[in-house]
Amino acid sequence: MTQNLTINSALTQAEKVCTRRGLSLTPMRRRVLELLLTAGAPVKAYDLLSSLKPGGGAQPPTVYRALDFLTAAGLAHKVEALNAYMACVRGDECGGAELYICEGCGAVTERHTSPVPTETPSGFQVDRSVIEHYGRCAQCAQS
Amino acid sequence: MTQNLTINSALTQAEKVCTRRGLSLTPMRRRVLELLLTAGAPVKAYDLLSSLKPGGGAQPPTVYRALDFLTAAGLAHKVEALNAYMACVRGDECGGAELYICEGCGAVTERHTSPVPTETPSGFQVDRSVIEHYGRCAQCAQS
DNA sequence: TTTAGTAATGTTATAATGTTGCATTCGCTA
DNA sequence: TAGCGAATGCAACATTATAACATTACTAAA
Ligand SMILES: [Zn+2]
Ligand SMILES: [Zn+2]
Ligand SMILES: [Zn+2]
Ligand SMILES: [Zn+2]
Repeated sequence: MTQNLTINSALTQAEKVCTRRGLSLTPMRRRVLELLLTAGAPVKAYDLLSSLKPGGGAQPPTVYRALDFLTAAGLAHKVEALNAYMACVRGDECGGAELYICEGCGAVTERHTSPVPTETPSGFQVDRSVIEHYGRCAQCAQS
Repeated sequence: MTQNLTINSALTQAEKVCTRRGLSLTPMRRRVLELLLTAGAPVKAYDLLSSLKPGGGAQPPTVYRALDFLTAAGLAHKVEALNAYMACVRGDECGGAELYICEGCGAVTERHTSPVPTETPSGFQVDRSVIEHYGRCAQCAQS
């Protein structure tokens, strides 16, 4: 229940973010975001697809388009080394994330980074950064 | 010629590294590494495959196995967000790389990072990190 | 020298991930 | 109401990666 509450509030927040920016969180996009929020962990595109099937057989482009929208809007992130997607813990103004991914239990901790990496090679201008740390969380490290 | 010299010396260095560690840089692995060094930029697995075809039709597992070996040995890196592979600029003891990838010209600058990221979330133990910065190099930024 | 064991590669097929191109729908506006 | 643009449906396809099993090559006992 607590979980549902946070998911609902995250969805409400996402609506607001989109409205403010002139984007539209359509039913399909909202549904995909809800699936990501419910999972609370990275999900593969084709797993999302399976979850969408029951209520109308969705095709790959459907889910990939929703994911493109969500990631572009900063509402979700792609975990590059896993080919998976997760809801952004922050509903708004996510300027770049640093992910700590536990290979024991699959839990992901997201930290928000300053968009400016310190000391770039001479003159390189960074648009976006992929920062993913793989290892073991405190609990899994004990085993 | 200068380029060939550096490639040859990199291959020689790679041999040494493998020998010292009890690994064997077989002809196939060496050939794939040579292709990566020659390209001097990230290369896709199936492009490597095409390059290998002429002298005997190689199949996907062949090149993926070689890439697995090279990346495990620290002689190459996978660029996760591009699904591509590149030779490590360092022939030895590469404890983790930070990549600056220009989306204008495709050039990649590799910086070697200290294996320990500062201030991890409580108790998280990092095994390996994926750090890729996308943007424009000094030259391409001017356009 | 045979025999067994291991690492590497070959071979075939298939799985997993992602995209293109075009048709359709829907809400808005001239 | 006719036209426009954004979003989705849909079919086919392209790309990336792996599974499973056979074969080879080299080594190390027996
Ligand atoms: Zn975020
Ligand atoms: Zn864990
Ligand atoms: Zn390196
Ligand atoms: Zn450039």
